Parts: sequence; structure tokens; C-alpha cells
Amino acid sequence: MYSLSEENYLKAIYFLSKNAGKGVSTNAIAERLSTKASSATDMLRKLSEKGLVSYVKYQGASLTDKGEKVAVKVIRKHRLWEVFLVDHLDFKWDEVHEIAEQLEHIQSVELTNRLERFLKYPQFDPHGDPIPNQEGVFPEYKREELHGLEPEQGGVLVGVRDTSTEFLNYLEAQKLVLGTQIMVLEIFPYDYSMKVLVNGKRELTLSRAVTKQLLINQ
Amino acid sequence: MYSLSEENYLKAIYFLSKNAGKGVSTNAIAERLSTKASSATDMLRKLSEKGLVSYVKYQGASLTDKGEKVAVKVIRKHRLWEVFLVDHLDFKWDEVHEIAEQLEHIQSVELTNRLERFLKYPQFDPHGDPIPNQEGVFPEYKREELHGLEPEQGGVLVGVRDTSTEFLNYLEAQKLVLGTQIMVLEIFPYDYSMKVLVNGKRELTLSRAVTKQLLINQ
DNA sequence: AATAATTTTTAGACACAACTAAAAAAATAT
DNA sequence: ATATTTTTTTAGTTGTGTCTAAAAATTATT
Repeated sequence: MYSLSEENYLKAIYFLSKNAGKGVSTNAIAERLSTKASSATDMLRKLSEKGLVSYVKYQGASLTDKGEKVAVKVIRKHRLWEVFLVDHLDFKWDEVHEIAEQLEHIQSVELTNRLERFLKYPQFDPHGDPIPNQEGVFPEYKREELHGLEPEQGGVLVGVRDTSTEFLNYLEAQKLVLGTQIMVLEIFPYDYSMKVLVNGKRELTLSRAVTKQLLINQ
Repeated sequence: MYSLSEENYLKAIYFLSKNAGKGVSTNAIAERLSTKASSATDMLRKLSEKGLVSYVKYQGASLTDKGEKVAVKVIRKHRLWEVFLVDHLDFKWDEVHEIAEQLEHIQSVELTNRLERFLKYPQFDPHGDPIPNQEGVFPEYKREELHGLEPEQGGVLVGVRDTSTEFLNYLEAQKLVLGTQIMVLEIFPYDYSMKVLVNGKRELTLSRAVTKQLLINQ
């Protein structure tokens, strides 16, 4: 239906729109896709003609309902494949992104739905990101940075912001995997570092740099 | 590494070379890929420059060792994905080809090898075609058309030549699935139709048109 | 408000993979 | 052996997606 490039642009605009309320700038899109602003301009015009993007010259772009639907479908496929790669092929979370970037473009609604059934209708991918259903609806969830919690509060580690290999290696070294139970014991006001209780038994002190990256489902 | 088009041309030449000993004609390649002979000529020149194909003007093309390796890798991926689609996602054999045509181009040796392990190192795909291993070596096998057997001979149905929906529907109606045990009881010389014993209990008469399509592993 | 800096768009080009139409070579028929 | 048919190649276009360099618009600075 849509080309690989078109889908990647739609996805880029989707994610960039999340953070910024207004239209997404040409430069931002180009940077995210490692391409040039002139290329982005060309593509924006094309996507606009196809009714996937609202685009006014010099004023950035945003997805139309039609464009958002396409983007969400691609994201759905990406996250389902990530679950498959981690849960069934034993990849680690930090190894799957590149492969899922390819698999997300496979065209077959039937395949996607059967894959979802095979995976037992997962709600979140291995990074803790929500997986939309066939209608494009995301599961309800509330996630907060560990940094935002007070002593005595806690929850389950369901995701991370930073997905760099360095950070994932750090987590592995500290034996912090998704699903880990974390409760805040103490916050040191000097540097905002936190002493936490892991799975009810192990104590650990985490720097602010780390607690800002950990997403907790209370 | 290689583009989708390049891989499809290499695959086409690979299969066309199987049947014809000599170089494969430009027209044959074009027809198999539903394109025009002029397009095939362009691509053959390009593949030749890349050392994947031996090509002499007006004399057809054949794969170099390098080109054959690439083709076999694509075929390996195609057939492994078909096994996944049928065995784990419950697709029927005749539904998987189109999807596997897309999946075969996913680039990741690691993915292919892990998929193979997950599938428990299958030797044949759902159509009965052999799956090459990581080194590109196909499993040993001997298959013969049911048509070529004599009374008292038999074996296991491991594949079909005709993979059209019509034929697969016919097989389904007759409850002939891969893995079925078949033994020849009688051949009627008039029309070469065959009376066979299915799984040691059911008798069935098959026309020559059908017995030419069924592949038996004795 | 005018100038400078940045962002964005346009213009023109290129690589890829396809196409049509015409020319050239090879195969077949008379 | 020559003429006809078929196959294959060349030449010239097209569409997609990218690029560089230059122009235009917007934003920031003084």
C-alpha cells in the first residue's frame, strides 16, 4: 500500500508529534531519518497530496487521521515482532530494534493478527511500550519515571527511556530486568540519588541519571 | 547488501537454471518476474558487473558461485519462514507464499539462524521443498512423482509440483496432506490412472494429471 | 526596524528499476 | 541461401527517493 520510505516518514512524524504539540519541523524529521531537509520537504509534499499529512510550507507537518492510522499500524507490527524476537528467538531487548525496523514493513494484516494471537495478545513490547490492537487502540496504562516517586511508593519496572547499549548493559550488570518490583526507600536531596528495594529483598542506590530513565507502573 | 530486485532476479535465474542446463534466456527471466525483457537485460548487465551472474549478450545468463550463494540464502529464508507460518501461525500451505516472498528479504543472519533453531532445524518446507543449512548445503533426499512408481511400491507424500489453489483444494477435498503414506495398488494402462492405498486403509483412484503432481519420498 | 543567522524550499542532478519503441542479432521457415 | 519471425538489446523516458547548491522565508539579534 505505502512504500517503505513513506511509512518511515509517517512513523517519524508520529513520534516527533508526541513530544511537541505543534507541527513537526522539516529539520527534525530529516534528522530523525538521517536524511536532508530538502528530501524531507519533497516527501512532505507527497504525503500531503496523498492526504496522510497536513503540511503548510514553512510551518511544519502533522499527521492526518488517515496518516496516524498508517503510522499506528506500523508501530503495532514493530512492537509485536519485538515480542516475538525476544520471547521466542531469545534476542536481548537491545538487539531487536534493527530487525524489527525491517519486519514492521511486511504487508499482511492476516500475518499481523495471527502473530498477535501466537504471542498471546501482549499489551507491551520488551521495552515496555504499549502495543495497539487491531483497531489501533493502545492499552490503558500509567507509567512514571522512578525519579518522580516518593519514599514508600513503588511498582513494577515496565520500561526504559534510554535504550542505548551502554544503559542496557548497566541494567544487566545491576540485574534490573523488566518486571522487577521496585520500592523507594530513601531519597538523598543532595544529588537526588535513591535507595530502593528490589524485589523486596535487595537494596540498591541509583543515581538521578538512572532514575530518570526507569519507567514504573504503579 | 543486495536490493530486493537483485535478490528476486538471482532467485529467478536459480530456479530457471535447475530445469534448463544452459544459460537462462532474457525472456524467461522477464516472464517469471512479470516484467519486460528490456528490464531484464538492464539488470543482467548490472548483476554481471557485480560478479553475481555470467552474462554474454544474446546468450542468456547463469549464476556465478557468488550469485548462487546469495540465491540459496534467500531460498533458505523463504522456506524457513514458510515453516513458521504453517506450523506456528496456522496458515495453510497455499496461503504462505506471498508473505514468505516478503519475509525472505529480511537481512539478518542471526535472525535466520535463530528462527531455524526455534523451528527445530526443519529439513523441508510445507510444500516438501528442501531447506539448505547455514552453509548453503541442501539435505539429501530422493523424491519421485507418484506417476513413476510401480504397483506394490509406495512412500510418504512429501511435496507437490503444482501449488495452485485449485490443486491444493483438490488435495484437501481428498484429504491428502503432506506426510500421508501412499502405496500403489494398481495402474490402469488405458489412462494411467492409479488405484492407491492411503495410510494403509483407504483406497483412492487418482488420474494421471494428479499422480504427475504428487512427490513421494520412498 | 534593520541586519544576521537559521530554517526551509526550490532548482537541478543522480541512481535505481522500470517502461515503450526501434534497431540489431539469432533462430526458423521457405 | 534468403526471407521471415522471434528474441534480445539499445535508446530514450518515467517515477521514486535521494542529494547539493542556491534562493526564499522565518526567526533571532542588535
